[in-house]
Amino acid sequence: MSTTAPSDDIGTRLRLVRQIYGLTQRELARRAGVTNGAISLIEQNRVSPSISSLKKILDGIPLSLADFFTHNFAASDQVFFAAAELTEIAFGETVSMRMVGGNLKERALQMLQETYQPGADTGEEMLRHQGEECGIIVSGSLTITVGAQEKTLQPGDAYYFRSDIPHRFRNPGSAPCLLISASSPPSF
Amino acid sequence: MSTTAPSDDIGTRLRLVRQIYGLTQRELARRAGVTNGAISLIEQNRVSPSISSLKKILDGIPLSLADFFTHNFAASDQVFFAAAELTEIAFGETVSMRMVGGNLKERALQMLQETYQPGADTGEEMLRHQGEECGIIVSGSLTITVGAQEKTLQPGDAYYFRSDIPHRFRNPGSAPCLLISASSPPSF
DNA sequence: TCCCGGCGTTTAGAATATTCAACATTTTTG
DNA sequence: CAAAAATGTTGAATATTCTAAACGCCGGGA
Repeated sequence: MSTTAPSDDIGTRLRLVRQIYGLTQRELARRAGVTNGAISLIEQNRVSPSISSLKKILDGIPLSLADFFTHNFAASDQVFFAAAELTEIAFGETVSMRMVGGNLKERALQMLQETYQPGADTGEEMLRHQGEECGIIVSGSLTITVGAQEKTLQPGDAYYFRSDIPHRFRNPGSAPCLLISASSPPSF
Repeated sequence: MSTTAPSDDIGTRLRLVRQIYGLTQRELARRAGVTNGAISLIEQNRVSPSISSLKKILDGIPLSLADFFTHNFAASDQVFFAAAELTEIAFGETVSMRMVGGNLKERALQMLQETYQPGADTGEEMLRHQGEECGIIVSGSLTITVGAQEKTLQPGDAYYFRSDIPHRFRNPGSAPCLLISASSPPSF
């Protein structure tokens, strides 16, 4: 039991959340069934809202009280990443990955652009870790083994499995294979 | 972004937390700098407290707003396990284990063997630290106080609680007490 | 340019939360 | 058992929040 307490500055916090969701005070007030004035006062920290009011307001976003107090919204303010900003990771000569948002904290999700050179193989001893992962083949082809199942995927094909099922990726073709994958929680 | 929202019943929730921590309305009010009447009204859901009031009250426990809204306190209310309640686990013919709180989530513990001589007492000022701990009495007996709950455990009995709830161990008997305990994260 | 619409802010009054003090009940103690 | 202490609840007075309606500001068309 030790969730790091975010700022006690409820007003700034609410304003930030509201703006992240692209809402005006009036629009949020309308959805929440409160007045825009109330939201204004709260965001200026001129009043400390009642739980019932705050809940009504968050319902209009919508966002739970738990999420409101738990999440670090300031940390998720970078939405767009230029290709050059992706973090480059290499595994040997044949496998490389480019990670989205490698600098962000408290990620619940990880997205990778993966490249498998011809002959690349994550190995006989199958990978296993917590979470789930999925992906779509962009170009080339890739043979994926998940538990007892094995299939060679072509561009446009996709996969989705629980990461604790042993899995293995191989490129049997003569061209590089490019795929986009996502996993939760991040494995590194 | 989807922490499961605990009950919106703030009053019941506050009362439960307060009682888990072994505090009276008046004692909590004194620590928090509010009146006992206010806490009474909040716990009956006759008013919806302001964030500032709720924060002051939780500071008196202490507990962060994030933890208050995030954690499921009802789920961790089983503190004592009778010997017969321990989960029996067998590995083949030769290895078996008896697991404490096998139904609880997020366990990450390290075990210790502790000996309490007759009269031993961790003291009136109750211990509080991060993490969780559990243990099984091997021989002798031990009186354990956790928040508002107190029980004298006999060999085979066990305990499991969050370490930030004030706790105290005493050996009131005439024989040494031996127990196997585990804590997380390691405190030394 | 002037007007219009939307934005966040402000103010007075209605609604709600909190305090203070007393009450009824239970628990402790001699 | 009675007295005393402690607990949670309640009513009247006070303090705070919320609403409703206005304000000032800014940007985008006629």
